[in-house]
Amino acid sequence: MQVEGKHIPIRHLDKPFWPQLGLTKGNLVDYYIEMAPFVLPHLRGRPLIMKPYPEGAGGRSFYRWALPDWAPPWLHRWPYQASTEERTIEMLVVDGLPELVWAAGQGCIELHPWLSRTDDPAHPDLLLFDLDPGPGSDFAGCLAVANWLHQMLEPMGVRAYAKTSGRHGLHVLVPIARRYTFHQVRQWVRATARSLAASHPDRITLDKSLAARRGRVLIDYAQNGLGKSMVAPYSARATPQATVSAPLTWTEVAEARVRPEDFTLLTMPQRARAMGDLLAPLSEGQSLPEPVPGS
DNA sequence: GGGAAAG
DNA sequence: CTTTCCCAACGCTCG
DNA sequence: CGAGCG
Ligand SMILES: [Mn+2]
Ligand SMILES: [Mn+2]
Repeated sequence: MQVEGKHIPIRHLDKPFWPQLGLTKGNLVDYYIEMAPFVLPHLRGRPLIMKPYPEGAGGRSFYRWALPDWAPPWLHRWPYQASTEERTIEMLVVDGLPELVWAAGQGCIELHPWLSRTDDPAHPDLLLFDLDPGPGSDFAGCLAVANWLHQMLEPMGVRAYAKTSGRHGLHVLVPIARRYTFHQVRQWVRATARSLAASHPDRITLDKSLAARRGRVLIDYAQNGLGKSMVAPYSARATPQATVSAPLTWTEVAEARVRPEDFTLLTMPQRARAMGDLLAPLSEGQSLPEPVPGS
C-alpha cells in the first residue's frame, strides 16, 4: 500500500477481524484512512501505546510501547526512558496518515495515546475523569455520573467533553494549559471527584477495591499519570460489535438513551461527517480553578 | 505481526 | 525445521 | 511492605 509516498506492506487484508460482522483487517485499515481527519488531531505529538490484535478482535493482544527494530525507519518516534527501566525505548508518534496506516497494518485495533505530548511530557494538556462501572453497575450509571460531573464543572467555568470508551465506561475530558504536573492534575481530579462522590455515595466510589465498586461507578483519577494513556477518540475497540470510542453531546449524556454499541466501525464515519469532531475544542487548554472545598 | 529463542 | 515465546508500566489503596 | 487494581 502506498501512502503519501511511503510504501507500507500489509499482509492478510482479508483476514477476519470481526467474524460475526464479516469485517476484515482490510476494513480496519479502511476505517482509519476514512476517519484520519478526525483521529489524527488527537494523536499528533503524543507518544502512542499500540495494542495489536494479530488474530482479530477475539484473539491474543499485547501492549507495545517500544517500536521494534524492524519498524520502518521513516516512522515518527520519540525516545523515552521509563522510570523503572534502564534502557531507552523509541515510542511511535502518529503525526500523519502513514504512521496511522502502518499501525493498523500491524493489527492495531486500539490506539492508546498519552495525555501529554512529547515536547512537554510531564505536563498534560488533557485532564481525564475515567468513569469505570463496577460489577452491578453499567454504562447508564456512567452517564448519570457524567451528567452530575458536568453540572458541577459548568458553574466552575470548566469546559468538559464526553466520549464513550467503546467498552463499558465513559471518559470526561478537560483541555488544560500545560502548566500543571500530573501529580497536580491527579490531586485536582481526586478532590473534584471526592466532592461529587460525597453527594452520591451509593453511586460513586474512588476506591478501586472490588467490594467498594460493587453497584457503583469508579472515578479512576489515577489515570492522570505519566505514561498512562486513554483510548483515542474514534479508536476502534476489540469488542464483538466492533464498537469505537465515540464523542457524545451533553444532551445525549443527559437524555441517557445512548449505548456503547450504538457507535461502531460501521456507524462512526457517518456520524462524524454529520456532527463534525465534537472534541475539536480539546485543543484549547484552560486554567483550572481551585478545587471545590470539602473532604 | 514478526523476529528470536527454544524444542 | 517447527513450535513457543515475547511484545508495559504508573501509583494509589488495601491487607 | 508487597499485592492487587484500573
Ligand atoms: Mn476506563
Ligand atoms: Mn480505569
